[in-house]
Amino acid sequence: MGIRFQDTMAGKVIDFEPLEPGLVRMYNCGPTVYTYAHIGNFRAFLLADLIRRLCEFRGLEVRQVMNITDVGHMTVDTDDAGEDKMEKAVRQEGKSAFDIARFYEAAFLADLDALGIQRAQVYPRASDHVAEMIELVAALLEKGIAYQAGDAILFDISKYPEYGRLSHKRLEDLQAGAGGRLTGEMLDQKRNPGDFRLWKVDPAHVLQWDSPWGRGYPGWHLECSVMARKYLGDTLDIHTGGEDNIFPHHESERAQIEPVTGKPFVRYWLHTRHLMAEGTKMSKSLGNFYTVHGLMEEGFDPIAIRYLLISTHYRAPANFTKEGLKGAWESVVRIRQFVRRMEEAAGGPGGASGSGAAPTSGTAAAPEAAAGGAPEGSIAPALSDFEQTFGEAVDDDLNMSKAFAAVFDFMREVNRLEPTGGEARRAAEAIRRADRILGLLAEEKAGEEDAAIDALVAERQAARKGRDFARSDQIRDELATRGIVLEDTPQGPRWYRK
RNA sequence: GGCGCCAUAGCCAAGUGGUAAGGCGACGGUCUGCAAAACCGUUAUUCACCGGUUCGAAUCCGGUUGGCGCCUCCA
Repeated sequence: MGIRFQDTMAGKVIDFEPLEPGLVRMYNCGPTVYTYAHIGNFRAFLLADLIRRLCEFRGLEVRQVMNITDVGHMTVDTDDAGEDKMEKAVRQEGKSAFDIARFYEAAFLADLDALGIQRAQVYPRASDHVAEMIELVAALLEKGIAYQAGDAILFDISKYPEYGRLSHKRLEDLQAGAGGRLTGEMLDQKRNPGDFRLWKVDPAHVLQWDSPWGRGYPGWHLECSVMARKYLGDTLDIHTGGEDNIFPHHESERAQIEPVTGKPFVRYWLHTRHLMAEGTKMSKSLGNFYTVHGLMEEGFDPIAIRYLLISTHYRAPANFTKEGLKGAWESVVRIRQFVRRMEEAAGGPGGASGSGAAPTSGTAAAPEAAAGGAPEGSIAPALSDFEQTFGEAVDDDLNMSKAFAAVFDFMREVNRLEPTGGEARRAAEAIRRADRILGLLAEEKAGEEDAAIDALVAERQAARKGRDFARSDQIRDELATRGIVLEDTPQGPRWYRK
């Protein structure tokens, strides 16, 4: 069948074919770096990651660009309406806009890594592309699509008949100012209520650049149009963002670039549904506003966040809870445990190529000759079932719930068969292949205290042999408090970090 | 005021006309010195509510309730 995505413009799931066979050009709306991104933001970035991983899983090369919005010009919602977010951050933190942007950009990249999100090739900063934005504005003015009004250059949406097609809005139906983000003066300047700013002359702004129209700052939508074109060309295959970006942001991106290139800007638009927390909208005042680093400080593993966020379909409203996060972690552990056990049963991780983590567990990997192994070929039916179901699920607009169900079904089947040797290796490799999309398995790093742990485990074995179970349980409990899980298997004790 | 989405077990969540996937949790069992892991079994006669269409509805239609998004610089 091949990959299918729900395209916002088409309003339905359609077959995905990149413009240039074998190469996917993808642009993702990235973070605004005036504060920490919250986990809802990362839902969108995880969608981008899943798309990237799926395309690569299917053998496509992906060129991926994600912007860093550091120009400001985002107003704060509700009470501070009208105040520029960067200005607010500057005022509150007493640092320069530049320092703040760089700080949160670094925090953002660290969060990406923590969540196992593969890095895009380029993270262009809006502030580095103001010259290109000015060029685009000049081109639009020249074509008569933009006009000057007071201290602003505005885009005239009446010159772009497609305006509204992406968001499926009829402009006549829109109520000017209903979003509460437009002031009366702004509306008065405009020929149409929907006209949006391309440049604002404001020499007092925290971030400002020279332009032919005066010192000021660029309109928000410009950066994506300009940077996408610069790094990926006139036509993108995929453009992603949160559902709130559909209108007006993405609608405007199309409007301002297509008349200049004369080509379709984006072939497939994908948007994530917003994430809720504890049953309602995330908000700082409700105390249900979560960040990756904040949850990590509470002791949660970021991969649990990844699991939780990707296991719900990206177009369905998802509800984040701490309880869900704990459950997500248990699921991750189950998958990791499976791979670890299979690789041990196989006599070590995937051969000389070293497909991944060497189990740190000390002691006795079972020799291949161990009794009770499933006969050669016995996992084959479960394996082909799994590859089939998993592949179909991810191809189908990233149906991750179904994909995970396939993973768990497969693991249960295989666990029942208790394979060893090559059979166990094939089972582990199947999950590792799936993990190229899931991104849940971790490289296990050998800890410095491994030798000490081995010594304690050996001491415990001795105690057990002498039927000193009090001492043996004491050692196990002690290890548990250090995050070490100890299991006694028929092949001897094994331990690992949880 | 306009446009749109969602509601499935204690929790998370698939399924969009053919008789309720999967995970977490809980309970019982096998295994174990005891555990852990793993496996087996139980945990929704029912899919927010009320009507309708149909041989058949969680799935389609109408209405109600609740939640969410956008309406022109919030993923």
